[in-house]
Amino acid sequence: MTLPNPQHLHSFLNSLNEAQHKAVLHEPAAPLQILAGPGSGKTKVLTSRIAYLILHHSIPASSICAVTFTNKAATEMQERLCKLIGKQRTSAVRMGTFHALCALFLRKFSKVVGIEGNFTVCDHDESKKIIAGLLKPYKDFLASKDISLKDGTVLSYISRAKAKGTTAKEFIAEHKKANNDRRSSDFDPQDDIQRVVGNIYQDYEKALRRSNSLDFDDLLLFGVKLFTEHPPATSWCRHVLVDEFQDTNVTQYELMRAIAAPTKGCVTVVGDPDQSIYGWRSAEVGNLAKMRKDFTGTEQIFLEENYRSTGAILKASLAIVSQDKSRIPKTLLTSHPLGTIPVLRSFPSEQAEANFIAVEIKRLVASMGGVLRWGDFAILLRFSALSRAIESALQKEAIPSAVLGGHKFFERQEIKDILAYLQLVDNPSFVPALTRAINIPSRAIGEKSIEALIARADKTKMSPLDVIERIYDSHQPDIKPAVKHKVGPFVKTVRALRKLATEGTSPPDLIQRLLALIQYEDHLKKTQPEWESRWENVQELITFASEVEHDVNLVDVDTNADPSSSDTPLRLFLQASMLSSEGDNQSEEDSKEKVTISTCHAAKGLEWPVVIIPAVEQGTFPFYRTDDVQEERRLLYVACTRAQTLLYLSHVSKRKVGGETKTKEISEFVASATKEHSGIFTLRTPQLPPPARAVVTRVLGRPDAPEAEVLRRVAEFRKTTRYLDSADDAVGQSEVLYHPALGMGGNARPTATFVSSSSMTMAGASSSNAKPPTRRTPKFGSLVRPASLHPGSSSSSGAQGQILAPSKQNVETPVSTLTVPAKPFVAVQSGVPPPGVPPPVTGGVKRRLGMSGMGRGGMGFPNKKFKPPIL
DNA sequence: ACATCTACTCCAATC
DNA sequence: GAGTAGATGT
Repeated sequence: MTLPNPQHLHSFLNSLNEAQHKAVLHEPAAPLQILAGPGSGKTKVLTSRIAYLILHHSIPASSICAVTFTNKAATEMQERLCKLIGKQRTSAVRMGTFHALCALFLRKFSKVVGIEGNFTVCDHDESKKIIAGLLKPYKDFLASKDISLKDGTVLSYISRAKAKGTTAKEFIAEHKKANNDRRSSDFDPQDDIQRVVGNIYQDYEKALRRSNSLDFDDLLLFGVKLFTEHPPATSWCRHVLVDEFQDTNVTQYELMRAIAAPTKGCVTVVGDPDQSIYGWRSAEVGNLAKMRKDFTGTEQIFLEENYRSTGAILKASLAIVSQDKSRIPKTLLTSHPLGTIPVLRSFPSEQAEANFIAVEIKRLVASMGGVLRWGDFAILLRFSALSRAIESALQKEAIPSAVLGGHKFFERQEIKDILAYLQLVDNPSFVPALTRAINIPSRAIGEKSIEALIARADKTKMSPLDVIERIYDSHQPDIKPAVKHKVGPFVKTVRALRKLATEGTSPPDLIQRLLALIQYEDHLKKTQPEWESRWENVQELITFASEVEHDVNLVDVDTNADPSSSDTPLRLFLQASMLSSEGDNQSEEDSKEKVTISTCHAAKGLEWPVVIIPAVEQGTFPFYRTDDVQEERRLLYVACTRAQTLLYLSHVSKRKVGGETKTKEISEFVASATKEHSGIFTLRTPQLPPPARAVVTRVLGRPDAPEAEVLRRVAEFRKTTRYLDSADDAVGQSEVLYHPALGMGGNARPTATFVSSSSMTMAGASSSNAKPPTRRTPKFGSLVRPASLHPGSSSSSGAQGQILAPSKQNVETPVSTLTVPAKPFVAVQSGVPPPGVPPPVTGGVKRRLGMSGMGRGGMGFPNKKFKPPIL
């Protein structure tokens, strides 16, 4: 291993741009906000700054605290830091999510805040179940007032209160006050709801404490309490760094302040207000301003140089986000070429849209000669339900795809079944685990019996598990629907596991024993149609358990705390399970072979060479029920800025929403952006002749494909994909073109539609070798983003947009060209040969992409005449 | 207590 | 067009 040395330090400092350099070298004691636009290298700056603090300022790694929101971000930071300062020092840095950090210290100092060290982390499902129980007594009352209040709704009210640091008492008091301030004569269903929620909040807290359990919000709240009230818990700290600061909620901000207290202002945060898309999850962008007030002398450094995307993509993205007039003006520079103008298209139906996407992906792969693979494409959606039409279109075209996100590994029932037993072994008070495990496998112990058990436990101040064990041992009378004999195998199982755990049996072995004891495989076979994959998941849990064990030995850090702290391997495994949101591990190789379908939210922080955003329509984007339109706009901005070289937006005129077909209009975000900055989008699908291909390969840092390969693939594509003119289009679909003059794309002109021969021949037949999309989470490696140059240019004069409809016997993609900046263009369908070569590519100059540079004329627009495209 | 049917809802999702 | 809470039946 190469040890970091001064030489090394200089070489990584040299690779930084000016702003990055300034941020890394910024005086440690002066509070710093790094406002980092998309693709501006914020992780690089963060890790470099940590390295610099350690290597140059000689701050011990173990007194640096780096906090992230996700495990993924934490892992990435760890990996990158490792390359700078080596494994040893990296592992000494206190790095992790807010929750993991709190959990770590709460285990050590549990008594200080009045909890037990073996507390269990309660996840949303379990919280919901607790709340469902507490909600029952109110059912009649709510029904009488005709109010429907679901457990999830109550939980989100409570969670929102906790995210702000509002206790149950305060919540109730606030509501009373608000109520008094109002004329009492109004009846407001909100009153009743607030009152019920207040009461449940109080009971919910009690239930958690009785279960010796903390929910996710509690981890932070108890963390704040610990760090503010108990100096030894923070005395180690000399610098705090927070990633994605715009996503912090009030409690997380307080947490940061508490941990940073002994540092006297040695705080570095990184964030981007433009990428704040989690307001609905209690994130407070206002924390940026708050920090500047609380930490006097906070300085701001802007990272505005983008290393990810082409100029044209950034221009369109900025045009969208800058429509928010209340936004802090910021810009983005790129050293990349202008590249291909983002495409904006309209379609008559979601099927037509989906069809276009599928065929266009195929066409791009072909015309890039294989430089782009399936894994280079992402389809980003406002919400996952929109994926239906797209998934089936991709399937028809035999394009493999994977949905990013989906159900999470640790939320699967087979995983929770196993964890419940182990949680019970570690923490006998944890009621949610008891109520689940007691009937796995089914032991015919019903709701009534469990209720009676819990009631008895409350009365006798014992844990429900104690009560069950005592009944089983005949130390206590049985309850009515005789439970004693039914509970036998359960008690025996728990006792056996408990014994094994105290003897130091490792978590993987514990799970193996448990599976045998309850014959879990048989249970799955009996109850689950998909028992095989569920059983695989159980095996994966065992693997995970063995990895945690491994990690722990490496990562264990000294915290100046009681060394006899009770972190057993089992406890560490359980905690890792609860605090990890990791999806299924899909191999990186695998994800390269699949088109990614994801929500825009889940795409944050990721990047793809080609990004396609369908359903950019009013009601969908912005979503009709949003309470912050600007946040929706930023979400679209985030989605657009994921694209490295090609970007597509599309909308339809009619879409089925919940069984009903609704007329749709183009999103106001795009309509207003195109009105103000014409030329940021084109109807013309990119033709990718050698110069355009060169831009793509340069931005991606990949070698270009040989021309022969391109020709071969294009010919292949033509063979398999047929293009039909709408005149003889049996399917009756036709494209609708976006019309900037109308603003809303309703200009339906019969033009062309894609129908691939494969989809025609395969419709109904099962000859497709496309597998149904997997609902599994692929892992994404970070992509390279080398710099290259040359902005394209051109302005357009009032020419007409044209559409190319290729000759019928030939395979062709329709090409439409939009060349009118401010004036309406006319989209014509014809048999005219395709115009269209991308804008000239010039090189070498760094280009400012602020909106200031984009006058009426609209730059970067293809000028009237084009050479025939490659395809 | 469990199986089956019906009616209703339907945004995003970190830890 | 699916997932599920709730009601009903066995």
